[in-house]
Amino acid sequence: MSSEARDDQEAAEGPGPELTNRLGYLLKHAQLRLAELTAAALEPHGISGRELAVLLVLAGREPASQQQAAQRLGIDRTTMVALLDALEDKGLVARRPHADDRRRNVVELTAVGRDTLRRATQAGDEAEDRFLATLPQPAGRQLRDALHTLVTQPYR
Amino acid sequence: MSSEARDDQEAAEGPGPELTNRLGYLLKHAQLRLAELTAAALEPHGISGRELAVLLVLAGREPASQQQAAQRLGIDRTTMVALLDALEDKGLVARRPHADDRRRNVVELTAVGRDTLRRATQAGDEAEDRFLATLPQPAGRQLRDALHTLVTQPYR
DNA sequence: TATTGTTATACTCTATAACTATA
DNA sequence: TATAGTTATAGAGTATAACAATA
Repeated sequence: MSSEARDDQEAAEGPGPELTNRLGYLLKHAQLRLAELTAAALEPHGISGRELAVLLVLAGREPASQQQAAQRLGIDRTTMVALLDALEDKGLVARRPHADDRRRNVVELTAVGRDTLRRATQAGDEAEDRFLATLPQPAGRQLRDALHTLVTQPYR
Repeated sequence: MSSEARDDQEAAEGPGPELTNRLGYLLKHAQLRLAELTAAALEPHGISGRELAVLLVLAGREPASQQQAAQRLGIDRTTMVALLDALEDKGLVARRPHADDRRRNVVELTAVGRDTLRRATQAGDEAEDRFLATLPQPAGRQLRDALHTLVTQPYR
């Protein structure tokens, strides 16, 4: 390696303030970092962060259709199909026809699904805690509250 | 529409607390919302949020190579190629061979590029302000600070 | 041999359009 | 006609592998 190359190593570090002061950059990379931590924490339980979200929605209030579950998650119904296929293959959810409208599928958690949900939720919570661990005391709570306000607002 | 359908409309609203209390969901959807606002604000200037980020990196400290610029952005050098192709087609940047190492491209902003950067940065800032507008006074600043702390930490 | 820019390729996530069965 | 689930397809955004030029 020449001295040229050493100069490059020094100069090639990370992003400067022109990026790290922009909210869009911060949100994107905070999300990426937490997603990595969460994926690692969920891996022993055999599900992804997106699949955990699906299980959470199904457990919250039993949806009367796949489409309803998709709406609660903010994804398209066609995306929900593949997610449920994977969860059904893993034995975590089961589809059955709606009693009054046979076009619909009611989706339920299996016993294994409920157990996985419980363990995976705890693993995810621990990943969140580790992610926030370096923030001073009230800041983690404040971050969550601020994001909640921003996200749950009606569309502008 | 039957009363069945009306029931569905009521039940199909949004995500419940099982999702909106999870940090991963909040970060992802906050990022999505701001990205939408930013894209709309930048559209009159003919660039995307990612392209604005490239212009910001190029303007910050002139990179000695495309690869260096990519590292500052946290993307792959192969991704940078396509981004620069688009910006060069729009006449916002220019590539020229590095004086001492002809494998490299030095990438500069054109006069039009600098002008676009200035206007687009302001439009992006305004989008950020609108995004944060509904937060009480210190919360926007605190949000930015907390994210900055989380994102600029060395890898755990 | 190693590195830079480039191309080809593939993988993930997502949405749109069209099909089917039901309503 | 309209809706739910499904399939095929396509478009971002991203990365890996391999190549030519250069070091």
